[in-house]
Amino acid sequence: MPIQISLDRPISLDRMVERLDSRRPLGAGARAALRALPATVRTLDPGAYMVREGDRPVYCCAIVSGFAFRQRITGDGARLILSIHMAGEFIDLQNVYHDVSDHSVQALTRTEAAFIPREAVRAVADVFPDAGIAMWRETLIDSSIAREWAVNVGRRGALARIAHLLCEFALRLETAGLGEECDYRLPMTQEQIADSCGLTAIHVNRVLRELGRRGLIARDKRAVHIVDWRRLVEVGDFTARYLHLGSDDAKLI
Amino acid sequence: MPIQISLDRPISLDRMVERLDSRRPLGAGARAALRALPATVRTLDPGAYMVREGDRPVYCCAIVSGFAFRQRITGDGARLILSIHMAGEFIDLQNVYHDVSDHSVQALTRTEAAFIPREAVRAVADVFPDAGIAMWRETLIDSSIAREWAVNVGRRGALARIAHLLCEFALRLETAGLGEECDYRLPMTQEQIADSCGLTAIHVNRVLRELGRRGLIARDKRAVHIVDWRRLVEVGDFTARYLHLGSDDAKLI
DNA sequence: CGATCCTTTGATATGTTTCAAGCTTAGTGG
DNA sequence: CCACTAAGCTTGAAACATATCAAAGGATCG
Repeated sequence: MPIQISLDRPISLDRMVERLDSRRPLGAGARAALRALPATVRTLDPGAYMVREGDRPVYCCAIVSGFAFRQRITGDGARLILSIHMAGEFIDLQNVYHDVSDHSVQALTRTEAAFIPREAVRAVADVFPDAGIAMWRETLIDSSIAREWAVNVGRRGALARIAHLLCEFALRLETAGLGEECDYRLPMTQEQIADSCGLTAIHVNRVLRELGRRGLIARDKRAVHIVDWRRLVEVGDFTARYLHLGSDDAKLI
Repeated sequence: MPIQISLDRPISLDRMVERLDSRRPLGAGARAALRALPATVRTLDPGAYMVREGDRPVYCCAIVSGFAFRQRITGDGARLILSIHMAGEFIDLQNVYHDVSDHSVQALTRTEAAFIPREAVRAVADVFPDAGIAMWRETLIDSSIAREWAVNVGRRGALARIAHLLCEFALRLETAGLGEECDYRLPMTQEQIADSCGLTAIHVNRVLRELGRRGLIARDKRAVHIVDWRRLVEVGDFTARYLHLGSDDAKLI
């Protein structure tokens, strides 16, 4: 019944389906149903909203290319960025079941996003338990990352917070096959890094410089080169466990 | 096939089943299967572990009475408490699908906990999609709370953080039918409050006093009386949306 | 009724923010 | 292709919130 619609160009959800399959092996029915989900692809400029806090969500989003971030704004206007998302990730599965979205998601870079009616996603989850469970696992990992970020922001110093962010981004990029672990472009302004770490942009600037001075990283504009991965991991108190990458959980301690 | 086992005394999972049903209406099959889950009830002293970070989880836990908390420890020994849980809540559903637990859960007070083999929970989720989805929703709300705590710790001042904690606890207690919104016992030491808010115990002490001085709360030992709910909500920048209590989401703005 | 854990208080230290301003880069229109 | 503009980055000095150190007073529980 669902027909694939595409505004800009035909799009395949293969990458997302593979990702779900890695969380929980999918049966043929589930795979087919997921592939057949009706997706509207839109190209978004940086800052464009995919979901807005307070919305009654109608669509569920997946990133085809580019980067996105979640955020919440406090009563007095401060922002916290809650996570970064990259190509191949569903960023919105929680809104399949929430009636009102409790945070916003915005494009970080120019981003192609697939908008899928949430009722269609719900239908797949209802009919194919394995698909539902794969999506569940995906949201569980999101949740684990959120907790790690809370720890980062709540109990680590500024240097560690930023080192941790750099490590997480490096590893996720590499795992997703989207870049080199030790040489990548961090698509964030220093202000966005600040809002991810509960700091100010000014302090982020000083800390980045300090990380450079200590020989842990080298930067050129937004390009990050990790010079000393071991020490960066140490300074950032980074462990990969919370990412639940599967494999051995112990790739790097 | 599952038989109910009980170490201390027979226990019913009714409260948990009702909670899941409120997330997603359960069919007769799902209800029966959930009720029939094999549960071992154990009474835990404060501080006793239900799950330990790094464990390969075998059981999934639900709280029958008392309180529990999640926590993570950083590399240099600092602790962040990630959430508080109360009677009727499953605290461990994420471990049904994670192979290694990424954080610990401990009893906060003397607590009766039901230990259910995770394979049994998994089986119910596999066979009864509505049960699986109800559990999924439960973990989604957990995740939403984790994000709110990250915001609390990352972008609010000490006064707001603690006020926010007091509001959340009040509202959840009341909603769960476990206490009065404006008059309850907060089962935490000041050090535990500190670790929930990313502060030191000493500063928590001063802030609690300040909240009293401003006429927002009154305390007697660990009993909390909320004198001015409106202003406490305002100071704590508290909105209930992230709790996804259903109803209207707007009970208090 | 002693011991331990928790709370309270004061003084000082520190990491991070705030304010202020100059500089660089990328984008835009003439 | 240049001039202009806006956004982002960098730097310094001062202010502030919270942490740390130190120690005493209460509560709770064998």
